[in-house]
Amino acid sequence: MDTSDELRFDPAFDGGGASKRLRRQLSRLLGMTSAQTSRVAAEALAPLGAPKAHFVVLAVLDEAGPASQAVLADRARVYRSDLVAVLNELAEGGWIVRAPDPDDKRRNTITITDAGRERLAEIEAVLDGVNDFITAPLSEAERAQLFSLLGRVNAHLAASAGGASPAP
Amino acid sequence: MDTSDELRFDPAFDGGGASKRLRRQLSRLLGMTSAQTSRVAAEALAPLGAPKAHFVVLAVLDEAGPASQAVLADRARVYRSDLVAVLNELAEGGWIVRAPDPDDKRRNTITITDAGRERLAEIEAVLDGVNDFITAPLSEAERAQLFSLLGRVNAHLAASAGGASPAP
DNA sequence: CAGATGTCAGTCGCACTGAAATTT
DNA sequence: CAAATTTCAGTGTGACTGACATCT
Repeated sequence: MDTSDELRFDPAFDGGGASKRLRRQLSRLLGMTSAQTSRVAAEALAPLGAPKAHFVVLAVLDEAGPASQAVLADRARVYRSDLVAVLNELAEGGWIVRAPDPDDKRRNTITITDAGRERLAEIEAVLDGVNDFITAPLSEAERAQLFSLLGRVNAHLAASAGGASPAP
Repeated sequence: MDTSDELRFDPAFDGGGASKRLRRQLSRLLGMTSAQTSRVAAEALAPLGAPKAHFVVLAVLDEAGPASQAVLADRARVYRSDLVAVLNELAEGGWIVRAPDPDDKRRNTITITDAGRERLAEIEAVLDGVNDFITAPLSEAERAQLFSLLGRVNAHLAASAGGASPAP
């Protein structure tokens, strides 16, 4: 089968009882805020020459340790096919090492280097600033609230979706 | 000048005092949730043959009334150049009418039709379902919370940005 | 052999730029 | 003439698909 059951929205799904007006607005809010935040983030990262994928991959490598490209693609939610180019760039910068797995010759084992960890810190510093910028109108308690709510929504979506990076 | 002062993130910006850990996570959460929600929405709208822009433009027409393309582009945050194609499609479906403005022959006046309002209702019904799906793990109070927080963030971002659809 | 893995080539939608032509 | 409006013709990036060679 193809990947058709990934993140598929079930039209028969009936959620709680929020007013139609609220739900309608929420839809647009999510969309608009989505677009703006990712644009701001991409823009802030641009001077570093670091696309979003660099950050996600480095972060996942730092947190979950070395992995094969397939596992990495799942964790970082990047397509396997696209991960190739990302890893090429990261390797060129000396931020990761791509070594053939001795146990299974199909696999490459990807490891983050010390330089990679420095690079990650550099990127994270920028993103911290982005977040401060984005959440400027919120108190710290409210940021925590937003964080918690988004976290639950995201976990739910991630669970409903198949793993990312299906690429047969 | 070009549009370089739009949505520009100021690196010198120093926000409140959220812990670095929280801010770092928030950045990824926003990104991931962004990606997933817009994907789910686009996917749910696909069967209708309605790209996101159709919804935004129809909604803005319904809420704020008839307008020129330039005004419409600003309100809907779509580029003027891209709006042309969107309006062609909407006109083809009979959902809007594009009539030359008698007072200023440079302008077209765009008006939503009754069929357009029906189309909008159709799209909104789908998006209501999407929102229920997305916010499934949240109580109604929490949805309202999320709505409020996102609204404030979005208003702040919109204010920091210049108007959309700059297209010189 | 089926199945997993890494890779390449290419499609598609979307945000965005630049430059016309027309009218004010 | 400068400025505003609509339009067309592009670019660039990111999400995504499909097929292929290699290996288990």
